[in-house]
Parts: sequence; structure tokens; C-alpha cells
Amino acid sequence: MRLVVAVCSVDYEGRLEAHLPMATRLIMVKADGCVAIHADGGAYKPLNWMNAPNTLIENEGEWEVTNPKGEKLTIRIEEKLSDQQVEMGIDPGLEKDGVETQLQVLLADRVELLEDGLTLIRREYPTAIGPVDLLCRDVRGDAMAVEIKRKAGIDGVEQLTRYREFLARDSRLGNVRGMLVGLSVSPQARLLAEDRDLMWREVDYDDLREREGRTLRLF
Amino acid sequence: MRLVVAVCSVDYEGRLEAHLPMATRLIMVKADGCVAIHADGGAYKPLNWMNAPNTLIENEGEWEVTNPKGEKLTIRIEEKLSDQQVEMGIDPGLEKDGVETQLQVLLADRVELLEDGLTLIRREYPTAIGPVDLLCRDVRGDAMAVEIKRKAGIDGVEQLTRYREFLARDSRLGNVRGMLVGLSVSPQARLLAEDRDLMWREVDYDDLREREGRTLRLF
DNA sequence: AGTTCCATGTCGCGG
DNA sequence: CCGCGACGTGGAACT
Repeated sequence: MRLVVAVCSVDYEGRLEAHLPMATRLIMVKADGCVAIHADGGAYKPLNWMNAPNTLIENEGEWEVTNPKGEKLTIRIEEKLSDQQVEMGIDPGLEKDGVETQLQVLLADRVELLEDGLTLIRREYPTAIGPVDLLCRDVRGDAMAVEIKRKAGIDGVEQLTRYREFLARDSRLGNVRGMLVGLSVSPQARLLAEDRDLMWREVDYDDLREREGRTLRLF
Repeated sequence: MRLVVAVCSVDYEGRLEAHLPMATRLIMVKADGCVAIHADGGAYKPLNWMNAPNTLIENEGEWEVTNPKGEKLTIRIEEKLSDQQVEMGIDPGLEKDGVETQLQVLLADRVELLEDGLTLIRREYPTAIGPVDLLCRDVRGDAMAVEIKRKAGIDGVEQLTRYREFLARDSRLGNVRGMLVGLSVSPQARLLAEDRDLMWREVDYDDLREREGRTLRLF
């Protein structure tokens, strides 16, 4: 990784046009060739960047970064304050424990929390347009498609609507209902869901984990 | 801005749990207090981070970053290879040009370009499920909801469909039509739009700016 | 390669 | 401050 601190101005031309006036910034060039220009603030997102794969041409006082898509980043360097090369090697990588999958697993074991008498048919039930998070059966024998989101918004309602549409064509399932589940469900999502005769429900993450723990201890 | 290159391991606990094994990485601490841990690859996104506002406690070989939301980032430093402090000052900021807002503003002044005789009722017309980009009236007195996208895809059609649905319930508006507008409109979007009796139209950005310029010169 | 969908998304705007 | 939608979204999984 190369770290250059410099007084520079930057122009980006590609998906949009952007200009960055002359100022002191950090230019980060990673081993894969990607370039990022950071100011001293504003979260982790750089002001400008160019992802790999790209080509970096370094001229006197001017860098040109181009990529195959026709985007171009031009960095004019007025004064280089520091230029440091660091060897890092390949990173062993990040181990994550994601939220949606976690929620899905927890709820799969406790679908009755979503509605009395609900039983699980399958988690990740496949359809032509992608897998439904949970497919269940309710007390009356109807099918219930469940879409799970950390934060459920309108896009979740759209997704669930599409699943219900496709599941309804499978005559074996009978009548198909739908439920949107999230740690939070936005007001607009609630409105749209209700409008389309879809249920929605908020669940509590800690509560679910708590119940899971208790189950594990009991059996 | 402080740039530390170090052999370190990192743990994040908050919205999810993540662990990063010991390896050489860059730790970037910005003036606003935000912390980012970068590997030598993987685009501009850091492996781990903590945005401002937060608190950084620096102990012997261990940094603890916590924020008011209860998230915690723990950095164990085995060996510090470099530790550099750089003064940058406040960045003048990025100037952008060419986004959806721009299109919206340009078109709001020239809705007749979308269809003969079209007049603007309101830009960002509010509905229960979100604001419609442009609400217009056509020559026959019908309402026309216009959804603008840089690249119009199926999601744009879905959005427009929702708006038309909800606008149609407002009896004052009368019959409601819809039009999807983009610098490009994907083939799938065209098909779906036509299937739902929605208009679609591609516009040229340079042409719009050109017209805008001419208007300003004329009046 | 193209498409879909998640994300510790981030960011900006309007209520 | 919350809610909503755009983003040069990025990135991964799957077709």
C-alpha cells in the first residue's frame, strides 16, 4: 500500500462529473491498484476513488487513473508532503456473523412467534425468482411466505409481493398469504403491506436470542 | 489525520459481530474521530470502522473505540510499524454535477419536452408512500406522475406504479397516468411499463442543459 | 458476464 | 432527530 499526503486537486469524469479544489489530502493506492482520496473527516468514504481494475499513469505533478468502463480520475499534485510505501501481505479476511441470516435461523425455529399455530415448511424455499426466506403453513392450512429484513422497507414489500405472486401459481400450496418481518418495519412499508393484504410484524433481536438460549438449555 | 501502520487484530461488536485475525494493516484516524482499518486491497471500503461521534481510549497495545449507540471496536496492536500525524485543515468539499436532482430541476422547467401540452403541478409532490418526482397535468386535464431516474430500470417502474396507485385514490386529480423518464430506460423496464400502461421516455442530458442555457440567455 | 439482493451500507434532504 | 430515497452505491451469490 502506498500512502501519499499531498496538496492536490481532483477531477472525476464518468458516471457523473465531480471536481475537488486544491487542498491537502491523503491519496491511498492499494496493491490491487485501486485509488482513494481521503479528506480529514467524513466517515470512511473517500471524496473520490477509482476501483480496480484500472490503470495509473503517473506524470510530473499529474496522475491519471482510467478504467475499462471509460471513467477517468485526474489528480493534480501541487506539493507532495509525504510518500510512504508499506508492505502488508494478503489479509486473512474478516469473519462476520450477519444479521439477516441470523434472524432467519432464529425465526425458522420459532415461527409460532410470528403467528399462533404457524409451522415451518422450509427455510429458503426456492421459487423461479429466488428463495423465499421462510415458507410456512398456518392453522387453516394456507401457505404463508415470510420475508425477513433487518430494517424492512418498501423494497421488502415489493419482494414479498413478487414471491406471493409466484407461489400462488403452485396449486399444491393452496391459498398463499405473506408476512413481512423486521427488527423495524417502516411506516410506508406497513401502509403498502396492508394495502396489499400482507401481514407485517416487528421482532426483537435480543428477545429472540434469549428464547434460543432458553431452548438450548431446556432440551 | 493520523496514519498508523501496525500488526493488529480487531473485534467489532454492535450491529453484528466481526473478528479480524492478526495481520499488518493501516489504521486511519480522522479529525472528527472516525476510525477505519484498511487492508491492502478490497476497494475503498475498510475491513472495520467506527464513524463519528465516538470515543477512542488508547491503552498499552489495545485501543477501544465506543460510540453512543453501544457499538464497540477493539484493536489489539502487536507491533506498531509507523505512526504519522498529518495536518490537513478543513476540506473545501466536493462539487458534483449530473445527478437525478439536476435532471429533476431541468425537467421541471421543461415538462412540455416530455409530452406536448404538459404543465407542472408540483415537483416532489407528496403522497402517503413518498414524494412523486413531478406531478403534471396533460392537455386533456388528466394528471401525469413522472418518475425520473438516471438509469431507469424495473425498480423505477415499480415505484411509478405505486405512486399512480395511490394518486388514483385522490379524486381531485381525476384520471392519473404515469411516465418513466431516464437518460436510459432498460429493455425490461420498457416492457413492464408498457404492460402496465405507463409511458416511458429517454432524455438527453446535454440537450437539456443546452436548452436551459438558451432559456437563460433569452429571458 | 449479467442479475438480484444484502449492507455495521453512507449520504443528503425534508418534515 | 427520524424517515425516506439516491448512490460514481459496493460486494457477494447465483444463473
